[in-house]
Amino acid sequence: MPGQQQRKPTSAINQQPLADFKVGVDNVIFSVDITENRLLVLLVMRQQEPFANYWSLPGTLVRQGESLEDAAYRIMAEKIRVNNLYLEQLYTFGGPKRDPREACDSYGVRYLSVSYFALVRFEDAQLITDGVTGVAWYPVKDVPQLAFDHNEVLNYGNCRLRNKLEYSPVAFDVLPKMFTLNDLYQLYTTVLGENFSDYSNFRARLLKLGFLYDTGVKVSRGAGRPASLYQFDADAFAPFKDKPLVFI
Amino acid sequence: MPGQQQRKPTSAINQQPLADFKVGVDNVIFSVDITENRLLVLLVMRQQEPFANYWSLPGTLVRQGESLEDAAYRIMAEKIRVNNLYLEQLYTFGGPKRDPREACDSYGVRYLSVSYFALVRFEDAQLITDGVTGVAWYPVKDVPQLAFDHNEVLNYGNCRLRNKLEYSPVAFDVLPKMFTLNDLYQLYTTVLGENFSDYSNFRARLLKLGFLYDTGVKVSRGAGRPASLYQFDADAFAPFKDKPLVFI
DNA sequence: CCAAAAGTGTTTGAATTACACCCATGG
DNA sequence: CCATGGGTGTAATTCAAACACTTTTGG
Repeated sequence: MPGQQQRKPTSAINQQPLADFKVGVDNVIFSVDITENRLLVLLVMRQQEPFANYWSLPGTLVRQGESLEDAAYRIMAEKIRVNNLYLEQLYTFGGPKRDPREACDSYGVRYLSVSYFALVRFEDAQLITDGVTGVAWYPVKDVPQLAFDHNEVLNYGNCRLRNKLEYSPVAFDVLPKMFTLNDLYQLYTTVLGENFSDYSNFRARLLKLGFLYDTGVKVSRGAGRPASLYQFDADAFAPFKDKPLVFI
Repeated sequence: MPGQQQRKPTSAINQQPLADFKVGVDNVIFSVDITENRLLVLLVMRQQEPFANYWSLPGTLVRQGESLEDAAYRIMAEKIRVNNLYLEQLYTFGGPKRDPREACDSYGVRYLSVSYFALVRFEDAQLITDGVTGVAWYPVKDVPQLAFDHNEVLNYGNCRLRNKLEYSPVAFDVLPKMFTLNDLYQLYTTVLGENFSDYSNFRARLLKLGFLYDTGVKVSRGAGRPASLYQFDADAFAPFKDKPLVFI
């Protein structure tokens, strides 16, 4: 931060004037469609240059008096209506040349992007679409080429999701309030890959921890024995908070 | 990033003009003094307002044509001369009001800080002090009140260090090239607290992994049996790369 | 010889792995 | 009744915690 050097310049760059920035916030918003077992990311179609008609992560430029996180929430509010929401800062991308507007714009304004990582429940998330702006859930497996460096940002978000699944209970922020243990397992396999753990071991481990409450409600999906619907009990999880708990 | 909304404004903030930012980079630079078993952080004494005569994290404002990481390296180069260096982005602090200059400065320029996390070897790090600017290693245990929100940033860096020690081989970036297993153990205890593991178990676990090479050189520190000096073998560690390896 | 620090080993219990097996339902 | 998915149990193995013990130095 602003510990500006005003001593004898030690190198050429110290003579350079300070860069002026516009700061953007981009959200990597994940969800999961339980019925299709697909990891989804929210994309919007850009209406104007640069990258008009490209899909991109929903983002905005930060306005006066607005904090970064406020901006992140504002985008959410403009694109989807949600009850439950998990949000945390992801990474800041700030190299020169990452936004083509820097070139045209000869005043030398730089564009910097602070990305946020969000998780919402698919069932609860209602997309706000005005018929003009395209907003859509895209399966992460087949996102197209995105605007700016957004493929890179998305990729980074995916890594974060993978890591968080392993040691924190974020799964319950994407799953419906009530879910079967298979739903949970499928989520882990789709994100972490097929061979992270055996189902019965996964099941046994999670149940032993005691923060999954069996509602007793049964649900049948096609053939086979009906499954119990479980709920995550945040209070029962509390003791595990910031302990090196391992879900995998 | 800049997916600026130009549709019908949905709320008042959308009418607000965009904020203009100066972007600062602040480094949390850790090291360890093996002889004293102390975790150190590099601080500089501020020469000018705001917060003149306060200690602060070494930082600078980003200049034209300079990437964030370049700026982080530039600060390093101005304050210390190092061979080995580990550097990664930490977090971006960007609320309004976090820098007092925003108030005086009525043009509404915001100051945003992208913090970086760095590890250097104490023995290799030569402080560049011109006799005017104060630069010093401070034991993390007793850092004073710092400028801006730097105590918070430092704290965040400390958490990152703690986490990274548990699953990645960053310890070998702060330790001298050759170290005793006790040096390594002491580093873990000073950062993670006394009771993270028993010494003999820690030792056995690490040696079994096979990426610590016994140089055969013995070193005697006062009374007691002399210890072997070990070296980290990055090649032998390669297979463990991005595996959920646990050092604790 | 004794204290102090380095280094080795052993015992015990828990956790992980890889399975085989039983249960309930739709067709 | 049988295929399908849900759910339980168990033996083998690995791993971790606690602690006792041996080795090598300085004084």
